Amino acid sequence: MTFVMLTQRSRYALRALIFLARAPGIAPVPMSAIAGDQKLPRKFLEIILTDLKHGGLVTSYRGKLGGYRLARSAATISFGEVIRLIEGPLALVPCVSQTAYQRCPDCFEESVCAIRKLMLSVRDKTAQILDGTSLADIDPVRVAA
Amino acid sequence: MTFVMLTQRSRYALRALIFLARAPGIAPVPMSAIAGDQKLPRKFLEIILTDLKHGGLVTSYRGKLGGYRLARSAATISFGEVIRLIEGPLALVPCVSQTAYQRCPDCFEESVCAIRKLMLSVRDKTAQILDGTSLADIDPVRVAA
DNA sequence: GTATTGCCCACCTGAACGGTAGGGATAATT
DNA sequence: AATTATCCCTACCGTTCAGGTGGGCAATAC
Repeated sequence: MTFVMLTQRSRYALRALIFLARAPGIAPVPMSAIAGDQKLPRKFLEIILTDLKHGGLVTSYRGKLGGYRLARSAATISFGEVIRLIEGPLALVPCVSQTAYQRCPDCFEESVCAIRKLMLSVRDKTAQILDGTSLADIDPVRVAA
Repeated sequence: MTFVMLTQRSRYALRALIFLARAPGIAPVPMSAIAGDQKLPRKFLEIILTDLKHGGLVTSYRGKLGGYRLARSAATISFGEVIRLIEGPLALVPCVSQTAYQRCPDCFEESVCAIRKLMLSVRDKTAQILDGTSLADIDPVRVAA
């Protein structure tokens, strides 16, 4: 009985990003500060932040006084973008993914596939919600995951 | 880069069930017929059908002329029920699952968690679509996955 | 030069997914 | 009673991935 769920990675990524979005001032926030406040495993967070950096969501600064900052304004970073970056496509089946379309290997005729039709509507609704909400849209209260 | 996607199990399960829903007459359909028509690996399908049986979606008949039939009318079997049975909860985070709620271990205060709020709306939309569509609701054409 | 930071590479454990193999129990047919 | 076609049960297996951990090198501020 597996769960169709977000990985810890994604949750940690979101929490880290939300924390960065809330950070006052312009100084980079050291990784250890993020890990400490959000109670994330430091070394694991390191991997995640690297992904976020490669994905263009955060910028890093090395050396003393180094750390991480959002690469763009919080309003331009949607939950959808984060999840897609860490997790992969939002689609439940490859044939309805916008970003990573792939035909099902044993599909007879995609245009009439009932499963596809349904999953397409699920994907659309999901994307609508996740892409329509940014890091700036959330309430200014303590956040967890 | 993993995909947030349905497993083959679920897709096979849906295809098998749709096939059973379309089967004419009342005679049980042998597993080999399902596997043959839908091109599913027979032994793997066996496992899946067992799950569906334990979940009360199909009934099995042993011996010669044995096979499988839907346990209830197609209209009462929703996609949501099938996916939940095979895959697990529809929720993207455990704390928004209706059927398998679980508090996030490191959550500060669930009621104000921004991630939770968002995932809750995703879950609701998804459930609305998947629970609102039954095996009887699909078009009478050749189906794949 | 020293302290603090990020960066990179290697490794580990447990669990899953997607199967496969082989035999035993049941029931209809002859 | 034998045959045949079906489901049922247990075991196994290879690959991948999630979720980490550990150690050391590189850069920067002071």
